[in-house]
Parts: sequence; structure tokens; C-alpha cells
Amino acid sequence: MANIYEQDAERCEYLCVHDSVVKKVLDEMPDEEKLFDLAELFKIFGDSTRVKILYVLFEAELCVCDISTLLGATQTAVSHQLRILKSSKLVKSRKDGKNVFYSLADSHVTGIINLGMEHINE
Amino acid sequence: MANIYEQDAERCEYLCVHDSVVKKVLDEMPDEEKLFDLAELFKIFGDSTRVKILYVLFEAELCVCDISTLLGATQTAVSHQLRILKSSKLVKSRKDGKNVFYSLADSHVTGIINLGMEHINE
DNA sequence: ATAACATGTGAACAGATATTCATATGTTAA
DNA sequence: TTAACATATGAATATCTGTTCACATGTTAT
Repeated sequence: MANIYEQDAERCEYLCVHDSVVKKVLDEMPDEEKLFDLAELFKIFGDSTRVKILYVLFEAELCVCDISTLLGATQTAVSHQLRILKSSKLVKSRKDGKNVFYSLADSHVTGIINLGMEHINE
Repeated sequence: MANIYEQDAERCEYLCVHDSVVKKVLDEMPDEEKLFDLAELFKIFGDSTRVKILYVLFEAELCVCDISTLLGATQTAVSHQLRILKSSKLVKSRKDGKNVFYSLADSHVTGIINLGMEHINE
């Protein structure tokens, strides 16, 4: 970036709030990478198919076939989404013969979804 | 949809799990609309700019100009995102002369973000 | 060995979305 | 009133993403 003045040209030149507030905000702020990862995590929850998958796994571990049947989605679509959920460590899998059973990876999943539901139900 | 057999052609014909489990899963499952809304809510959190905005609002209410300065983003981009955050009832606004001050709308916001952070920090 | 089955995966396509640009609206100070 | 400022908004664009399709992999039963 060539020039800070050019870069900041669109913004106001001074802050409305007090310096102490600015300092506190910047102190509490996690670094860029953490914030990116956090957004990436929520992006995972931000899809109907994935939320449904997580919901059906609340009660029991299920194989890919059962999940797609319960959701009314194709096996392929579910498989793609399970891959994403697994790489984000939200679900884990266990192979048993031809089947692969998926289950929730940790308790944060239910916590996050339940809080989200609380916000919806208002 | 023409035919349920055609529709379900790709999936297995029977469920691996017991009927009692299927019944429980379907009982606990919120309806389609709720699940859609839930995914829409998390979609809001699934963007770096919006997560950053929510974070800077943890400490204090801020005007658009301050937010964009603190984030290093353009006023326009921030304004667009604030509109989305407001329509999802995650932030509220208060007008004061030329400025518009934004603040978090309710406690669910911090709860959801903190749970997300817990998951990241593992 | 071969057929039937369950799952995984890469490419392609369509739809969604975040940013930028240009401009409009509304407010304060001169 | 006019200039400067803060914010909002619509259109355009480029990027991202979820599904589908075709097919590969791996497992079980005959």
C-alpha cells in the first residue's frame, strides 16, 4: 500500500470516541488470524444442509445413507458436507464394514446451535 | 416431484438404525423454516468483517466512521455490513447529529461468539 | 470372481455474496 | 445558502460455494 493518507482518504481523520476506549477495544481484539478462523467456523453453521446434519446427529450416530434419507438430500451432497464438517472438527467418523457412522465431535456444537436457536425464538 | 421411488433412487432402501431412533430424531428436529432461519443467522457470523464489527462493539458503542477506522475497512463496506447486522437484530443504532452509533442488540451475540472462540482455541 | 452396495471425490455449473464505485441523503458549521 | 462531513444505497463485478453428475474406491455376499 503506497500511502497511508491515500489509504485512509475515505475515513474521518479523528476518532469520535476517547482514546481510552480505542485502546481497550484494540487490546481485547483477537488477532486477524483468529478472527478469520472464527468467521470460517460460523460459515460452517451457515448452511441449511449442514445444520440439519448436525441436528440429526444430536440423538445418535448415523451412517451417511441414513442421514441423507432423513434429510431428503442426495448421498453425494451429504457426503460433501460431512467432509467439510469433519475437517472443521465438528463431527467425527467411525467405519464399520460398508458403512461410515458419523457423530458430533464435541459439546460446543450443541451449545452454539442452542444459543442460535434462542436468538431465533424471540 | 414425479415419483418417490425415482426421488429416492440414490439412497439405500432401508435405514440402518432402529425405528425408535429415527422417530426420536424426527421428533426433536425443528421444522424446515426454523432450520433455515438458524442457518441464515450463522451465515451472518460467517464473515470476517462482520465478526470484527461485532468484536469492536463488545467494549463500547461506536459510530460508523470509528468502526471503519478501527477495522481498516472502507466506510461503504462497513455500512453495508451494519445494515445486514441490523436487519438480523444483532446490532442496534442510535442517531446523534451527523453520526450514527451502533451497539450490540442482545447478549446472545457475545455468547455465540465466545462459544465459537472456545472451539477455535483447542 | 463378480455383483450389489455404501461412500468418497473431482469437475462443472448456477446461485449467492462482499467489495468497490458513484452518488444520494441528511446534518452541521461558516 | 453553501461547503464540508457522516452515512446510506444501488449497480456492477469478481469471488466463493453448494449441488449435481460421472465415476472411483472399498466392502460384503453369492
